[in-house]
Amino acid sequence: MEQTLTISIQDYLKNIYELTENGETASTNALARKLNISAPSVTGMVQKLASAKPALVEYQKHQGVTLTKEGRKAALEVIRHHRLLEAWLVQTLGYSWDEVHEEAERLEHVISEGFERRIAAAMGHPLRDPHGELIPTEDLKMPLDDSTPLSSLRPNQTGTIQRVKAPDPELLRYLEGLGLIPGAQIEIKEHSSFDHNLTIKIGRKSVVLGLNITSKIFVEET
Amino acid sequence: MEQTLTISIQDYLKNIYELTENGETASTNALARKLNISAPSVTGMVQKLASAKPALVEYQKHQGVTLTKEGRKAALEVIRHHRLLEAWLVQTLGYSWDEVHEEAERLEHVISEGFERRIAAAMGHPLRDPHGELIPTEDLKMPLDDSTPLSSLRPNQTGTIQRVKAPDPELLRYLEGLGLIPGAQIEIKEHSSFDHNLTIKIGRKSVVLGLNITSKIFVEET
DNA sequence: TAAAATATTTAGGCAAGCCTAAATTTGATT
DNA sequence: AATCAAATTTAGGCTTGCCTAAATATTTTA
Repeated sequence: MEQTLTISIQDYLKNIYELTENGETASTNALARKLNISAPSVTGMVQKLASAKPALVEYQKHQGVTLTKEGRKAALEVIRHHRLLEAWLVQTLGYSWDEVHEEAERLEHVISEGFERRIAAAMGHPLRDPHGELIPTEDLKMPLDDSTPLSSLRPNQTGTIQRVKAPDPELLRYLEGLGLIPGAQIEIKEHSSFDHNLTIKIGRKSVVLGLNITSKIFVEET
Repeated sequence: MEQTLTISIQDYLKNIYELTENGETASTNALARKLNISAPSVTGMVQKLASAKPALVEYQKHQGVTLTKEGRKAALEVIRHHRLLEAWLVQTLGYSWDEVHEEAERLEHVISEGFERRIAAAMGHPLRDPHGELIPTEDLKMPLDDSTPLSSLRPNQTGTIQRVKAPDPELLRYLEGLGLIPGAQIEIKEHSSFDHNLTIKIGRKSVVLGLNITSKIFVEET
């Protein structure tokens, strides 16, 4: 049961998890794009994961994949590693939130359970990573997330930024420059139903943000 | 010039470095044993490394291998990673000296130069790892080591333990239990020229150690 | 120095994971 | 419902890094 999965397989599972978080199934193409791998390669690997024992994914030709219980456990393990590592890199080595993703991406596959336990304990078992993403618990359950996309708010609504779902370092630096980081209080000033732009008040300033950004920032309404 | 070497190649180079530290060449068999890989596989990889551009090893059929300048740089980079990581794991995460090797063995291949720089700086640029092994400098030079094997000392000689060259956790725990760790003062009481046993005074106690152990402990005579 | 033992290399194969090109299935369009 | 486009799968191939069996070179020993 406790076989060690290859780095490649860990990456597939993690990315399938992310694509299926909202209950959808993950299409071959979407997975291929996300993993930066050709579609035929993805088909091949997915077939392999489906016929592994125990199966790690559920798969029907032309219908996309979802994770089995085992696959989800494995995915959550990788995600827990990733997010704990990001938190740890920021807290103990002075990384900034736009630098951690790449490093964690490589380390997540090679740290031991002992390492995981030690950094979790050293940080006092944090609940979120530096982007505000929830960290799967030690027994590999994903905590419930009650935040909503900033894009769904309308004028006069106010909220607190919970998390920013964006791996792109440049975007992260831009957002940090604006103060759009977890914990920040914001208020919606204007909404354009044509281009989906939102005008946000953050601190003393106002910014206009496109859907590309507002769909990646998740807030808790206040 | 700054190509990324595969983990496998990094392991070959590191192990060739260790086998050739004293000026010898590394035989195919010795390398195979050390890497836990079959001899034919080693021959194949060594041929590949020799014909890489730039060549990473010097190789003549049936004559073993040595590192080229480029190969040595790459090896020292891996070794620097390994030893810095060991020190880091002990100093910041509470690992004991018998636990660090395995973890560092996997992490050494995936940390970035930024990670290396940060942990080195955070520890104040340590010179030695927890086993007393010298850490290659940032510009990838191996500091001179002036220690001699404990096995070469004779009765009435005294010394300070500098380093313990042993990856075996069980042996390390045994030695730690005896107080035989870097910094410890010892005195030679007896020597048997038949079985090469040495009787050592460490603290208030005396221990008899075989060549298997005394050849792995390096001291500075005082 | 010839035979035996040991070390090393060559030959041939395999699994993992990727690729491209071509075939097929699905879904959208008319 | 026929056609076209898009998504997906099948077929076939490649590289990396490992393996075993057999051949060859070197070293040791008698």
